[in-house]
Amino acid sequence: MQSQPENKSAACGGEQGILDAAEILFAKKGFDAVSMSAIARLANTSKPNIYHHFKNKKDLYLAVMKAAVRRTSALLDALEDAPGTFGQRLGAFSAGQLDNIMGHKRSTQLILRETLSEGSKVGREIARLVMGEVYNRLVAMIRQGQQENEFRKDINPELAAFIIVSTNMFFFQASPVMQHIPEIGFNQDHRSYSNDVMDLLINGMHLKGRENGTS
Amino acid sequence: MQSQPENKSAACGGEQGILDAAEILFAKKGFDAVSMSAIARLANTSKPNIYHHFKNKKDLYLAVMKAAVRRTSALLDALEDAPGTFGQRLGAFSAGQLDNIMGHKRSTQLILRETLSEGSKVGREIARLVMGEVYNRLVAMIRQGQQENEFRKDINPELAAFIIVSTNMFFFQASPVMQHIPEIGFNQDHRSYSNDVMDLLINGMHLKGRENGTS
DNA sequence: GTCTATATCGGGATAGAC
DNA sequence: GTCTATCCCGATATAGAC
Repeated sequence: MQSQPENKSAACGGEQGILDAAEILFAKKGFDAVSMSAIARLANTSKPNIYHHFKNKKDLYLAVMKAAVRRTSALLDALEDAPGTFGQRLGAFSAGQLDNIMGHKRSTQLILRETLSEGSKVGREIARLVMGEVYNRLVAMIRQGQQENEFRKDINPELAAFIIVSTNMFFFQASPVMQHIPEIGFNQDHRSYSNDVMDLLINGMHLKGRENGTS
Repeated sequence: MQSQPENKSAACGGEQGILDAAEILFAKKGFDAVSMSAIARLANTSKPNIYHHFKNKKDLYLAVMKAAVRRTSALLDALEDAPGTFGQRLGAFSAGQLDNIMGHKRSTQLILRETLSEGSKVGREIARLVMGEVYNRLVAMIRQGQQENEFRKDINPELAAFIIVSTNMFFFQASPVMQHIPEIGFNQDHRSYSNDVMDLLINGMHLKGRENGTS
């Protein structure tokens, strides 16, 4: 309840209230650091009642994860291909994804944590499906841009896609910290950030008309 | 011991053995998920002996953190400014930093986790000094490149620096996972990665001679 | 300095009343 | 379906012998 006011329904009874409370806590602290007692307290119910609805702690965690993946997948489906150049379409897709991320921080935190984690197996696999889908759509878009002679053919589409994912995900991870550092020097609004990043990736840092200096 | 064989000295007695064992476990699992018993077991000593050397668990964690920060700071100092264009110098610095990161995963994991964490205060502050130093050196280098007319003046140096940090840090976070996905489509060797990222950032994805498509 | 033994607390999970 | 009360275990931390 003392987190982001995304979803106030944690205090209502029933399975959904338990799921909401569990998502809040798991997202904030991770699996190990959350106790069933804490979940029960936040959900305004008792521990045995949680065990009535879910086999054990891991089962509850998995249910929370699956709901988060469902939500995130639905958001991805709604990201229609924009019109315009491939640079503009890429920018729109990346911005839309970052917008989804920043608007559903708890789901994102859960999925990102699980994707990067090495332990367990089942939660990890379903989490990586979502991340993989974002990645694959970016790769496909960049490949198309190369075939249509908009992008350089000597860049690796998968590398470029990975860079875009990196900038979005690291921005998400760092944003709670950066909020407390106002003198950060670039616009911390995620929509401006997305635009500025994509401009830099598309056009490069180099002044035009100069030669490649790294090769 | 079953982690990366960076440092085999965990099993020797004394304070250093305890610190080594603690670093291995804290880096892998985080503060909450590590028990003093586990540290004692890995360090081939007993729990009370750890409490003889360190006031409590948090004190031990802080000692481990400080050692990691010291090590990482020393590595940063050794990253002399390279010669060449600013693009080359930026690439060399970023590659050197990624090389440090990938060569000292445990320290990096600790510092990154603490930097991004919102809890506690003291460990967070000292961790952010290291991250801030990397960031500030990148910003300074990019500003210089702008003044010498090598880089575009309409890019934000702090944003560009943040992108470089993002790509390095997210590569580090994702690399354990990506190792198990050989079909990833770009060179997962971190030196190649660093080169390829910097080329893309400097020169952009766009074919030369075309106009800015995002503005 | 390093151990054995123990105190105390909070974790996950269950029995059984209602 | 939801509670009170409880079990068992492993956690941090300490006492006191050597």
